[in-house]
Amino acid sequence: MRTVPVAVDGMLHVGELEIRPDEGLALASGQALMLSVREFALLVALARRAGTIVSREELYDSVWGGPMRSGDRSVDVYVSKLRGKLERVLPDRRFIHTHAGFGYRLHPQPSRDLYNGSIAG
Amino acid sequence: MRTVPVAVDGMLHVGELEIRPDEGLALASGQALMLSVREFALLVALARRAGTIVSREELYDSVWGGPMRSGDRSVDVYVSKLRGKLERVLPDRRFIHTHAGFGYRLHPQPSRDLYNGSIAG
DNA sequence: ACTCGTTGTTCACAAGTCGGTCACGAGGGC
DNA sequence: GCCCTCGTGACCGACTTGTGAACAACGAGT
Repeated sequence: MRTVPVAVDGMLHVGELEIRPDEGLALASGQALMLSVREFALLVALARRAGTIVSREELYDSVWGGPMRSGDRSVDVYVSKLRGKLERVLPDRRFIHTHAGFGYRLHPQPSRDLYNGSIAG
Repeated sequence: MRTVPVAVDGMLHVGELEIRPDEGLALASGQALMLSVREFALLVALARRAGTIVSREELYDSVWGGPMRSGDRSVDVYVSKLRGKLERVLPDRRFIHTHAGFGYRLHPQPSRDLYNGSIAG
């Protein structure tokens, strides 16, 4: 048995994360993450705009569809769940960064890098 | 780019599983598995897409042929039977992973390596 | 034709997971 | 301090998945 490389479009890469939206599969350093439907949709929504700040409203619309009622904490809760699962596989990495008052940003840097250098980009 | 398993000589390999679709034979660490026709077809369908999540609908179509009626639990039942037989031969391994809401994935890694025993989410 | 073992299918209940919400606490800005 | 935002554990109803059991269909052997 051998393996051959295959080009697959529609995949998203963010650092050591590989996300296959069509399939519902996310890999962290090659290991499959066991994500629920909501968790996966949230990860996809963040990954599609990796590196940029995405507001809660926009995330809510992407994942739940429709406008977010004020006071709804669903996005926060699912960000927390997603962080937990990512952290279990890649303990030294931080992917989801909070920008208080603005939203969340997916980026593969350790959080300490944010305070050493620039936040732009 | 990623890699996918390719059958060079008509055989499929997934971890210590060796599957010969033409012969109807499946070996686990060299030992033959006693599988029924349905069980074998399901294993082949999963093995052909090893490492990826395969939906129930697709598995049903591969094994039974034709669309799955909603509420049909045949796939679940046969996954359970297959797991039982694999486990008898390779007790420490877990091959068939459930991705709730998505489908099943065949992969030779023990699930506890991924989650340290807890899969809460 | 009868019996025996096997298989495929379906059912029913058990077990587990998910999604949504709440509550409480930490931390920052004023 | 007070207010606001955010993180997260806990809870619970709804849903999904796991699996033993029942049973009919089938084939092989006698």
